[in-house]
Amino acid sequence: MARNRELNQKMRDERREQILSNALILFAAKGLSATKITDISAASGISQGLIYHYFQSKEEIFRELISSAFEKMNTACRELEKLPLPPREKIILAIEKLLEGFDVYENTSYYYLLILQATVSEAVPQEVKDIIRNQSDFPYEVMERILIEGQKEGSVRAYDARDLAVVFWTTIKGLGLNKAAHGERFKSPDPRILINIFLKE
Amino acid sequence: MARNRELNQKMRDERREQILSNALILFAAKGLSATKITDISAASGISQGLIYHYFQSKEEIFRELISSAFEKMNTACRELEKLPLPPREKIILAIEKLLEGFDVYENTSYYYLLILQATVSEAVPQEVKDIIRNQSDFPYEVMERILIEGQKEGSVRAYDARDLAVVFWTTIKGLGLNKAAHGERFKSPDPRILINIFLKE
DNA sequence: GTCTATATCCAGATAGAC
DNA sequence: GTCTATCTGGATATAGAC
Repeated sequence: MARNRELNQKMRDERREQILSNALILFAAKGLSATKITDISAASGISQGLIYHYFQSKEEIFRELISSAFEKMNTACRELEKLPLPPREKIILAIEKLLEGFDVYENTSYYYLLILQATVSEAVPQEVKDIIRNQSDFPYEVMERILIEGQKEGSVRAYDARDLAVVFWTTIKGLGLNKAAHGERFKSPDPRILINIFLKE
Repeated sequence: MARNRELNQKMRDERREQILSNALILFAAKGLSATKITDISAASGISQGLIYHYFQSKEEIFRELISSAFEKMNTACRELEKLPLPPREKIILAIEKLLEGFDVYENTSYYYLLILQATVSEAVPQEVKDIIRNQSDFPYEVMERILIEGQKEGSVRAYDARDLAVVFWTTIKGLGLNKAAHGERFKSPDPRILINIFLKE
């Protein structure tokens, strides 16, 4: 009996994941309001009504995706900061991994697009805005700290660290968007171009 | 009689402009599909039905805004390229003017957001997609040509010029988005950070 | 030119059969 | 768990009065 309940729960979770992953691509491409429940159900190969056995509303699906996007990003930042490496190496590693991510994991660029849509759009539920407000500064803070450390170390250029952190993330986000928008045609730029923005030669 | 017709036409055009400028802000913030005709009419202080005396549909408003956004951007690029300046100076000028634009003209960042929404979204009419496909490469091409000239001149770093052009525009677009998303809190970074990406010291 | 009222459509969510 | 049928609300666009 308990076995059965566990198995059911597992199947339920898997189905939820499947719906979420289809919804991610749709939300990223069309935004929250232009994505219909029928789009999501069709992409998942199930009837429209069945969606509501797994989620309470379209907004709930959106909210879960946004939460997990920030969770992934902020976890990665936390781990980067804790690595036992000098700031200079952290910056190089971050840029290389982020650029690599665009090519290797297809979902990555969709997440960038999703977060962007949600950050920018006024047409998202309040709870989602709250998640964004609470979580979106963290990557900037981490990068600013690393850059300041790097300036003490002497490896990072002597511009305002906050400015450098802003340039760091806007460039990464911009590239993620480019990839999402142009798909096949997109080619990551030479990482040395980006590394050179922050590090002295 | 002709006087009257001219005057009427002028008033009509002015009203259209006023509707367009309100719609720009709404579309940029919420996207095409989440922006309701009533949002636009309310922002313009007129009844919902009256919108249809000036435009055939919500999509037509969107299309006009996209057209004029690309027109402005591509005209600016064409003029930049024609300036009687060495490549090095063109790059510095472009970065300074683009960053300045964020602070001086409020509308600029909304246009970036609008173009981004339209480029990325599958939920836009076919005609809009066609405009985007035909117009969106031009700024990249211009910048690539300027960068190549600069490499011949010896002032521009020796990375792949296409990569540099991509980094140029993704960084600018990213900053435009930041400004649009964070409004008040946004502060343009030191232009020298960006100039240094492209030019040798 | 401008408004109010309304026809029409479409999407989110629910109910109930299997 | 899954589907089909349906309720309900809201948004586009039109019609018609002023």
